[in-house]
Amino acid sequence: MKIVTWNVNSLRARLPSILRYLDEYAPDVVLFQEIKMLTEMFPHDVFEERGYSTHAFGQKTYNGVAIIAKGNIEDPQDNVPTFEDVQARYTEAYIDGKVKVASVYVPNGEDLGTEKYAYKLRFLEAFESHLQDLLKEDVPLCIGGDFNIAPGDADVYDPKRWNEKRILCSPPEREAYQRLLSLGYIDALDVLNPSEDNTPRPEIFTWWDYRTRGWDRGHGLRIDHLLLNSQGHQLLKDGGVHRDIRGWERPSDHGPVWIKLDV
DNA sequence: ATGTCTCTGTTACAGAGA
Repeated sequence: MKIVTWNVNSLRARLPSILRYLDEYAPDVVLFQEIKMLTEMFPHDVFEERGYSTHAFGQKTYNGVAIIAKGNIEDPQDNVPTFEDVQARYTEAYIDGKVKVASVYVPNGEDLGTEKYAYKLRFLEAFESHLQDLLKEDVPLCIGGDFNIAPGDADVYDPKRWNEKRILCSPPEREAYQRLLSLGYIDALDVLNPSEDNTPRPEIFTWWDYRTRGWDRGHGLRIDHLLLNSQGHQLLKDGGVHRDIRGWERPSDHGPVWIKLDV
């Protein structure tokens, strides 16, 4: 089973790329973020025509997450429980009763010290509590999404520039990320590509800023992740980032991150 | 490195968010 997480930065704008991606890479499950559309606007039919079942949790203009799967999407649940949020940032579901997947779009946080930064940290706190609850289930878990956190120096093209004073890299964000892992999850791409002495790993960067022409300059960060519980870890066979999609026409600023599970 | 892309509200751009 190939599982992909992909922040598409508007599913409507990206639909031609998404359909091409499905045709060329044939993923079994795709976890989308930033669909940027109302739930009722999700184009279920174009995915169903290609053999996918669907679940969307959207809102107007911003955010929004969705799941498509070759198997049956069962018992979908939207929102992080106990976290009051008007923004559509989380959904989870079982796939054929065999695995549970989640699609999360962690708040960006704008800049340190802002209200959006405080909201990001509150979101992560509630998310951590939920990930702990999920571990009670005896099922392989795959939590994928745009975490808007570069976990360490190996995950940025220039650690001197992307330092503790910058959003995506600040100690409170990185500590929150490590707490998620400490619950009992692995960062699949990190495990598959261990960093030698913290040197940057451009082959698994996932995001290149439009504004600084980051793709053209090779200025990327790794902020999209796939977390696995121990049952999921035992099934992990392979994984990577489909970076070439970032070079397609009208690309998202994020590339798809994929893993293969022996399911 | 205040730059680029996408959205909305309104119908050629400004403002928000990333």
